[in-house]
Amino acid sequence: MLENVSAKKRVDPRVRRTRQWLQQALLDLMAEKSFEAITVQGLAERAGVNRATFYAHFNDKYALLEYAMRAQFQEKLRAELPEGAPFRPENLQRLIQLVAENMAEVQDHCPQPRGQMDTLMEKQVKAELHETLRGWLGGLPTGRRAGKPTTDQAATIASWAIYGAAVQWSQRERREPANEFAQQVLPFILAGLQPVAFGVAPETPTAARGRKRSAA
Amino acid sequence: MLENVSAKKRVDPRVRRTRQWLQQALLDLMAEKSFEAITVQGLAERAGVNRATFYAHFNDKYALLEYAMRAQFQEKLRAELPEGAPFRPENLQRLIQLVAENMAEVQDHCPQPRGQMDTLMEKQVKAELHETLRGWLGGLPTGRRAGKPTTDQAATIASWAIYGAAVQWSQRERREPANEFAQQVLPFILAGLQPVAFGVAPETPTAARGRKRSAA
DNA sequence: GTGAATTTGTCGCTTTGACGACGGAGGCCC
DNA sequence: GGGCCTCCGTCGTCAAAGCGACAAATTCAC
Repeated sequence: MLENVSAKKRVDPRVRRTRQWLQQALLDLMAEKSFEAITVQGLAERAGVNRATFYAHFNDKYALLEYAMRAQFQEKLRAELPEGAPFRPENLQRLIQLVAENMAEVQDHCPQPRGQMDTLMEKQVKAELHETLRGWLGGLPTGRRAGKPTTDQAATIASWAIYGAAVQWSQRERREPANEFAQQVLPFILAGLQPVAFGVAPETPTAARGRKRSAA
Repeated sequence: MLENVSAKKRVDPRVRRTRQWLQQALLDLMAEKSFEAITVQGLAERAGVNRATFYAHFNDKYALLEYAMRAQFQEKLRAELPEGAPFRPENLQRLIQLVAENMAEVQDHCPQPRGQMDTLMEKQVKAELHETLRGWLGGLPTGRRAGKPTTDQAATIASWAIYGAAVQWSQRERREPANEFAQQVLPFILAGLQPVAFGVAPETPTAARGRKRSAA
């Protein structure tokens, strides 16, 4: 039905609109009631779309939620890291901050008990994270770069690490600003990526303390 | 192609949307450039609609302008005089005020030289005015009411009178508020409608001064 | 002027959305 | 239990929108 949100090759304008409307309708309704209380025909009505049209795009409301979660994060991503932004520490930091902000936004937009939602969001955001990281790691300019399985592995690890940190941050009762959070987390992620990014094993913080900035 | 804006019997949602988008695109572009400088494909692009779709709805940009002008006025009308508002002096006054406000709004929304526009707007607003007045005059509750040709005539006369007054008002360098304007004009229009509304010839102001409130 | 570029209407053809209807699954009341 | 209601998922049909292409008309630049 829906292959991939990020596969954006010449989509029929009508399709874009319909999905946009359904997505917006979902977000609107989620601010009013819990996800369980939302019905497909409620969604269709709110979106101004025929109910049958809904089923032409999504299997059920869960599929729409998946789509919406990913699309929302993707949009923020494109806005902050336009197109082929290079792999730099500051960009990675922005990415981390984005994950945190997105999570916070979702959480206070949907005050109702979010049952399935968190799981679904996690899946989609991590998928998008993975894709971005894989793009960065796979396209490194240095000749000495790791093979595909390794970059996939590294991307997966980093995705989980980032997301996990964001979850922990978002659940703190007193959280610092998202940018500070990202700044704190960045070194850990960067260190974790060392092997694939530079072809060497990651150093322990203790060992690294001797030499400074050995690699740019 | 387009039968009537006010004939709103079960329109396909897609049609409503497409026309809405084209109308909005026209208004947007008119705030930026003169009507002559606007192209059909510019309209289609701005509306996010295929150019061929434009021609499925309107013969040319002039037809769209007609439609937009009437729809805009119609919308204000429905908002201010919902559905079957009865024929009362205060409602007629609101109608007059509406014509004036609409004219002012159009004039400062489109700063560019408006060539064809004014003529077109006049045609459409007068048509809508006529329809409203005809509805009022034709449905008068008194048994003693004039036949159809007379009510049409009266509606036409009143439409022109109201519109003319609004034009003159809108071209003043220092215009009073629209509600004051409407208040001033109301008596004239009301007097002009006397024959059809009450089945008697209109009185001269002098003759009327003797008796007060002869008819409710 | 000429020639390139743009806009205009108009065509078939394909894809998508609207609509109404259907049977079935679940909840609720009596 | 049986009725009533809402929502679900799916279907077939038809209308609307997208798209590419076309010749003709126009604007624009040189």
